[in-house]
Amino acid sequence: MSLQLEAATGALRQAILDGAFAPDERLREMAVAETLRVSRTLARLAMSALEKEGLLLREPNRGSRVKAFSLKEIADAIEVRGELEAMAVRLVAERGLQAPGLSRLQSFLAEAEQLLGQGVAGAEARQAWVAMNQGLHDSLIEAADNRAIAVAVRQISLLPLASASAIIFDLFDAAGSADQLRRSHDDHCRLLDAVAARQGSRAAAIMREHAFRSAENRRKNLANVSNLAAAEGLPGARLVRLD
Amino acid sequence: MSLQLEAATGALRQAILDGAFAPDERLREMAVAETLRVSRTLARLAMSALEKEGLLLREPNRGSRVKAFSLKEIADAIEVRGELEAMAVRLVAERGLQAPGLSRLQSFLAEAEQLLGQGVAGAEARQAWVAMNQGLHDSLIEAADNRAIAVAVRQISLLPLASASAIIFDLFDAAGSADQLRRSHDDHCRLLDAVAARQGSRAAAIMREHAFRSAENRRKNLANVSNLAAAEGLPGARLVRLD
DNA sequence: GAGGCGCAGATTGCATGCAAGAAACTGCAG
DNA sequence: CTGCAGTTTCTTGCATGCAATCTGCGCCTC
Repeated sequence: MSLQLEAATGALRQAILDGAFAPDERLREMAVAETLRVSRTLARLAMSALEKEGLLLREPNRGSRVKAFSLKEIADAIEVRGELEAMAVRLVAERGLQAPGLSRLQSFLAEAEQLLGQGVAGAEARQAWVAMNQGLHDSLIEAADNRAIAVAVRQISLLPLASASAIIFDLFDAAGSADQLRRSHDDHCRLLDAVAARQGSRAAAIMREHAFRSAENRRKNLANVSNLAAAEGLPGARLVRLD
Repeated sequence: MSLQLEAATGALRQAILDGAFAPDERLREMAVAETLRVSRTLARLAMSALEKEGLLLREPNRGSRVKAFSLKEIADAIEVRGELEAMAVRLVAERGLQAPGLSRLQSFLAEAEQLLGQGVAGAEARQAWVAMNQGLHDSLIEAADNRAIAVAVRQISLLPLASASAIIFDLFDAAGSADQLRRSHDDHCRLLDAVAARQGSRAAAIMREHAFRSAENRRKNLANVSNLAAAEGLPGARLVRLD
């Protein structure tokens, strides 16, 4: 993808996630081109890219529509990501990880503890937590050294609210979020413990449950949040169909 | 995708899998357009599609190259597909399957037994076996009713020699193939037995091992076959790098 | 003789134009 | 007033053309 195309695709993706187009809304090339201030060709190519990412549905000779996601689809996607990550940590644990790799992973735990100590209050701390979480998950995938897993996880993470960084969503429920974060951190600790001890099956089980809880939280928080706080600009929320 | 584009993409994919272009070979739009007898635009779009499928690598301003696949990548992809299928059968088993769905699956077993009885000799019987195998695997995925799994499996199955129908590859080793087929059939039987008994964990374990053996066979047969019989037109073999 | 520079050919990236197909409108008949 | 057919308008799908970029080669310099 060339630079211009990449920019256009990114802008369109952002616009869709931000809810600039309603779910099921038909998207005309011209309208997109004018919104993005690009030519019809670039708009067309960007739409084609987002179609392959799963954000748009294309009907031959009739252009594209914005895909609406059900709660089930989102929860399913998170569980599948969890299963893939479980496989990844199993592979890492079974193969064994040298000290440098392990300490790199553990540095994420240290940062998490620091953030927890400060209470994870405020938007900045939340962002830091999200980055920490994403970094840890990415590093585990990378350590697994399995391209098929990496590709599949990246694909799933393109869906709204299905990526590891979508925990931002769950951090707005201030009441439960402290508990959720501690619980999540505990999972991460035991995960790395299992990896270090080369307990592949245990590591996989922890990861699977980690994802399962994440899917549950996402589902629950979405059902609560999406009508009231979606307007606040939580990315992707407007694509969710609550039925 | 429009009709013409789909045709062009299919033709190019076939050409690549058939080895019309060598791995790492640079692919010029003009050359592709002339080969496919289409305009440069369609060639370009088809290349872009295959890039997203993973058959081509694109470098900005420098066009595309045919991707070369290592034995590890192929074996990894099969194992990941197996893990996803394991999750699928676990879900099916845990949720339980009504009689009609179950008997639909079992009809594949009946066909397999018929084919085994005839010895699975000849190209036609092999094709029938491949179709049976693919049908069974597809039906299990479908029964899981999980879009994320279906999408991920479809994506992986686009890679050469990673799909369920790539067992065609293993059927050319006449000596071992009878045993392999019986063993595979036995897996399928126990798989459906576990599903019927709602033994999710058992079903998943069987599927995982089924895939693991499949990955091993593929790896072994490829290492043997690809230099001698690749020329015979086994699709995708020419994309494999043996080092 | 080796290495850097610049120019010409080749190749990609993007814009515009045109034709085929779908949607919408109008007019008419029932 | 409603349903339907013909026509018009709009939208997409594809081809072609042009500009920007890259590649390879020859030349010059050191």
